[in-house]
Amino acid sequence: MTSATACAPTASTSSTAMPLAYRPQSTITESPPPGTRAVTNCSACSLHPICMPPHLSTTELARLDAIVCSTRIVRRGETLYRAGDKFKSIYAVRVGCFKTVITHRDGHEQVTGFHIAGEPLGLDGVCSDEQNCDAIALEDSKVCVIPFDLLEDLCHDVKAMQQHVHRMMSGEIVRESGLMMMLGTMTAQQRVAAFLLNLSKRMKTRGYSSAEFNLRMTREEIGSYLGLKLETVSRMFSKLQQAGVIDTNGKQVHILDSEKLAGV
Amino acid sequence: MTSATACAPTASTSSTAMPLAYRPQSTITESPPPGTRAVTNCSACSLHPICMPPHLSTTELARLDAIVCSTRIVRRGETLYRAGDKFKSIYAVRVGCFKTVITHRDGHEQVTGFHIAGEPLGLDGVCSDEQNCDAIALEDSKVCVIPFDLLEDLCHDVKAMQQHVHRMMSGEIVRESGLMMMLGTMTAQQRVAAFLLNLSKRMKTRGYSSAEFNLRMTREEIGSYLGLKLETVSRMFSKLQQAGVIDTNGKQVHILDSEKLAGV
DNA sequence: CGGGGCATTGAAGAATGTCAATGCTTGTGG
DNA sequence: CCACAAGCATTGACATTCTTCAATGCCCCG
Repeated sequence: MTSATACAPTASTSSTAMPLAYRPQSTITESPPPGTRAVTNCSACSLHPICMPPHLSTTELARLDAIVCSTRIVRRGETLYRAGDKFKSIYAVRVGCFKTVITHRDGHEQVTGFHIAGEPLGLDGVCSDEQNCDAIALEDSKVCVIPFDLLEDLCHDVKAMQQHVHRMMSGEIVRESGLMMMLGTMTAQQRVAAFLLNLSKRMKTRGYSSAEFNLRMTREEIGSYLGLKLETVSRMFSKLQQAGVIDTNGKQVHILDSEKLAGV
Repeated sequence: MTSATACAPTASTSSTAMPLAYRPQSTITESPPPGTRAVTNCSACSLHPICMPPHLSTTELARLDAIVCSTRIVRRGETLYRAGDKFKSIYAVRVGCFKTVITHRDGHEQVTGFHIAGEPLGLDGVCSDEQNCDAIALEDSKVCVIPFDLLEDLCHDVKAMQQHVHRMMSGEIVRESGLMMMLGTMTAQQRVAAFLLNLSKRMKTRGYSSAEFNLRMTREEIGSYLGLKLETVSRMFSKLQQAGVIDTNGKQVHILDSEKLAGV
C-alpha cells in the first residue's frame, strides 16, 4: 500500500475497525492502483484455477477477461457493498479477507461468513436484486468485479461457465448448511475447533500453510459467526491450548494436532 | 380427491390447510400411480407462478413442459433421494412436505430444512454432482422431477429461465443465512416463534391460512432444525400458549397474535 | 507514557440440556 | 371391539453449558 490515489469507493466509512489493533496487516502493494481500478486478467491470474472453470478456450478466456475488467481496492474496515445496495456484480476476493454481516432491524449484527482470497462474494444478492448483507474488509484487500448481467450473458454462450456459476452458488448453499449444522449441534469447543479446521483447509487450498496462520478477525467476530460470546471463544482457545492441540498468541494460530482438533 | 385427470395440482392432499389434526396424513390418491410416474404440465399447474418464472411464451412453456415430464410419488417416511446419490435432477414439491437431513460421519443427524408445496428441492446437489442430504417425505407427497442438465439447456435459450434458476439458488442461500442468524443469535423461544412465523408466511404464499395449520413434523424434527432439544421445543410451545400468543394441540397450531409472536 | 481496542480470566446467574415419569393417540392383533 | 404396544408430547427436577458482569493485562498508537 501507499498508493495515494483516491477513488477508494466505499471509502473510509465503517471506520470503526480502523484502529489497526495489533500489527499492521496491510500489504497490498499493487503497482497500478491509480483509481482502485486496474486492468485485470483472469487468464493470467494465479487464482484462476480456484475461482473460474477449467478448460476454457482462448476465445472464452478472452471474453472472461473482457467481463472481469476491473478490480477494486478495499481498505481495512471499509465496505465493499452494503445491504440494500443495488445488486449488480459479484466479486472474487483476490487479495485479503472480508467478513459479511447481516444487520437485524433491531440493530443486532451477525457475521455470516469470512471470505479469503480465491473465494466468491456477493452471490446472495442474486435473488433479490439487492445485497442483503454488508461486506467489510478485515485487512487491505482487492477484489475482481464481475458484473452479473455480463456474466449471465457469458453463461449463455459458454456452458462451462454456466455450470461453474451454478456450482459456486450451490457451493454457497452447502457451505451454509455446514455452518448451520455447527450452530445447531455443536458445543462451544467443537465450534471453535471446526472453525479453525475449516480455515486451515481453505488456507491449504490456496497454497498457504494449513498449520500456522494469522486470524484476521477478532474474537468477537468469530463469536458472532459461531453463535458464541467473545469470552466463550477466548476460553475455548485457552482450553484447546492447554490441551496441547493448538498454540495461540493473540491472532497467531498454530495447529499442533489437527486430528485431535477434529476429534474434540 | 377424485379428479381422475392427473395434474390436479395442489389438489386435496397438501391437506395442510385442512385441520385434519392428528388424523391420517396420507391422501395422495393419484389416478395413475402405476409407476409413480405421470405426465406433468407446468403450463397448467397452479403452482406455476410460484415455482417458475412469469411471462414465458407459449413456446417456452412447451419446452418447460417437455423437460418437467415426470412426477414422482413419495410416501410418508420414504426418501426422495439420499446423500451420495448422483445428482441429476432438482425437484419441485407439488403436494406434501419434505424434510432434508444431513448425517454426520458420527451418525449424528440434523434437519436442514422443511419444504412444502411450491418449493424447490435438491439445489444443494448442483455443486458436487451428488446429493449431500437426504430428502424424506413427512407425508405422502408428490414432486415434479426436473433433470438439471435439460434445465441448463433451457436456461441457455431462455434468459428468464436462467435468471429464475439463479434466483432460486440465491434464494436458498438467503434462506439459510436467515436460519444461521436464528441459530446464532436467538433464544429458544425466539427460534420457535420465528419458525412458526416463517411457516405461516410460506403457507400464506400458497394460499393456505396463515393463522391455522398443521405441522407435519415432530417436536424432535423441529428441535433438530432449530438447534434445540425436543423437550425445549415442547416447553416453548407451552409457554407461547400460556402467553396467549398461539393455541396448540399437538401438531395443530393456531396463531392468535402474530405481532406478539414476532415481538417475542 | 497514557489511551483504546482486544484478549484473558474469574465468579455468579440464566438458559438449555438431561433424565425420568406420565399420558395421549394411533395402529395392530386377538 | 377391545387391549396393548409404540411413538410422540408434556412436564418436573436436576445438571451442565454458556452468558453476563467485572477486573486486569497486553500491545500498538498518538
